[in-house]
Amino acid sequence: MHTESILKHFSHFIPLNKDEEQALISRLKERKIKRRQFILNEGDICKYYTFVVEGCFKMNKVDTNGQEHNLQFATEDGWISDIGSFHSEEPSELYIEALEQSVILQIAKPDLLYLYTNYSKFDRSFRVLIENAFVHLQKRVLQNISAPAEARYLDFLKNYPDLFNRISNVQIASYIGVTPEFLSKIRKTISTR
Amino acid sequence: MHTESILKHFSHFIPLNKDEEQALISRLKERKIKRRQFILNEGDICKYYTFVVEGCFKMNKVDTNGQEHNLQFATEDGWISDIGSFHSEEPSELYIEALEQSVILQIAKPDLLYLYTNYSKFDRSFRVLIENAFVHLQKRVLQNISAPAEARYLDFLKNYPDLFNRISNVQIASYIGVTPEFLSKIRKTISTR
DNA sequence: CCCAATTCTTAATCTATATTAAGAGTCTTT
DNA sequence: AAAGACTCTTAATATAGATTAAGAATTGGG
Repeated sequence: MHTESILKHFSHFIPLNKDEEQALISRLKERKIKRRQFILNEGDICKYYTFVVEGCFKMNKVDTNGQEHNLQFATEDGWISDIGSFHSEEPSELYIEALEQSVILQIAKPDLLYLYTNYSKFDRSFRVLIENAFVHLQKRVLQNISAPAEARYLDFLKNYPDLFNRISNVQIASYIGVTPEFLSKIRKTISTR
Repeated sequence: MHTESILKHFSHFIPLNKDEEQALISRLKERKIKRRQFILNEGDICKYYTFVVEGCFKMNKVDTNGQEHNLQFATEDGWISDIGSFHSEEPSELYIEALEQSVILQIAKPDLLYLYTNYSKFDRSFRVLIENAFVHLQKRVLQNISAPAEARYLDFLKNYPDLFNRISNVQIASYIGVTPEFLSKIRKTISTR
């Protein structure tokens, strides 16, 4: 199992001792996911926190017109899951789909609760994890309500320099909230300047 | 000190025992805040998590054109703080301002860290707290990138039925990301339908 | 209770972004 | 290598939302 990256990941927050490492590892399930395979479908209950060892995912919503809206990407060392559905155990409105062939580590809810209850360090690690994600998301909301599309695109390039030549512009457009056609226009304006 | 509401608030997540309650209460500072008074200014480091006992606050950013963009409101039993600045101890880009005369309870970072270290239940309570806030924020991002202004306004009314006749439309417009003039137009369209 | 400040609305004009459509370029799969 | 499916671009037209300006309504501080 590919556990090296996730252990390193946790040690960046609060180092785990051998006991805690073992408790974590023994509850992870490794899966190989093909490009275009879904690990969460609308209507499903999100049963796992997913850590990406290798590859790339998007989480999105499909609206009533069939249009996709990308909420989040995740690549190596990133987490992806519908936290709302995971905790409420209600059906998700979101999809999570692999954009590349990928390897993931998943932890199921009962296992995570076991870790929370028996090793309080995980309460802390996941608190810090979510705090960081929250701060990131808050910046995005601020941009969405205050900055025009070009600024949002430039910000995307700055925040995800590794992603922009790895995923299609269609995916980026859907993330920053514009049509692919308009993103194309933005890109032209930027390049001829 | 007005501690009843905050103790009730925590008991909704995970009940605290008397020892934990005492540890929390002894670290809270109560303040009375006047309408239009700021409890966080741009450039300041956010030193407190703030719990609202009574009253109403907004957290916003002022852009380079002097325009305000509301990121969050908080009323009774709500929390408000710039979590990013609080944790990084870097200057905030945000303001937090009272929209009404208010009473708040504040906990400073060293005190919160003390609680985290000595009573692991707080790690958990704040994890759950932030998880909820994260889920809420994620829904808002989704709306921002996918729904037009009218839908965002209707959603605001649904999510904050207590706020809509308590704060001005200028504040609401700034929250959903439109000008007050356009919000006025939206309101007319809705009412004549 | 009054004055000043703020808030809400309306309307005209302007701008950012969406929609539609079409064609060229680029991967995948066979 | 060909076929088909995506992807990116361009351009014309349409629409959502911004800006400016002005007047009416409401609110809050003294």
